[in-house]
Amino acid sequence: MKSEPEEFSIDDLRQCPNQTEPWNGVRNYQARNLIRDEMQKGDLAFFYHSSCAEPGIAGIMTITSSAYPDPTAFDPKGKYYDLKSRRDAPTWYLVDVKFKRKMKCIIPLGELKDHKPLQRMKLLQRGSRLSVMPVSQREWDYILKLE
DNA sequence: GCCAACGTTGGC
DNA sequence: GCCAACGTTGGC
Repeated sequence: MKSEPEEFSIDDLRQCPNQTEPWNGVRNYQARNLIRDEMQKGDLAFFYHSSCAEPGIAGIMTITSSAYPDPTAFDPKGKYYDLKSRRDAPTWYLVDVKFKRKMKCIIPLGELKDHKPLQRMKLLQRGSRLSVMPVSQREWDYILKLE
């Protein structure tokens, strides 16, 4: 799951109450589908820092809820407002995430690209811009060994 | 700041 | 349903 650290970083998540935060603001249908249909309470996710000096995997978090409607879509004054999402027919969903740990060091995007077993990761596909992407068990385990 | 790639919008 | 125009993302 991607976030721009200047907006919201792994350290910001660690400092949240109960180290938990709703992962709101996802406004892409593919990402929405992954959140709504694929994520389960108890799953783990990498926290990826994007659009920054050192893009890469910064830490690990736990999904602590199943998907529920993103309330920020209902707030006309908020930057994530979307009038087509209605309370009786929500368009956008989110999950709650909880800080688990930081990586010992950020695992840079450039390093991930160097490893053949990772070359099929969604993150590394050309033009891939999704803010939420699947990671296979095999990729997950391999990345943990890069620390 | 540049630009490639992708998503969304809207006229037809 | 097509597709051009425009907006956004994100690495570099």
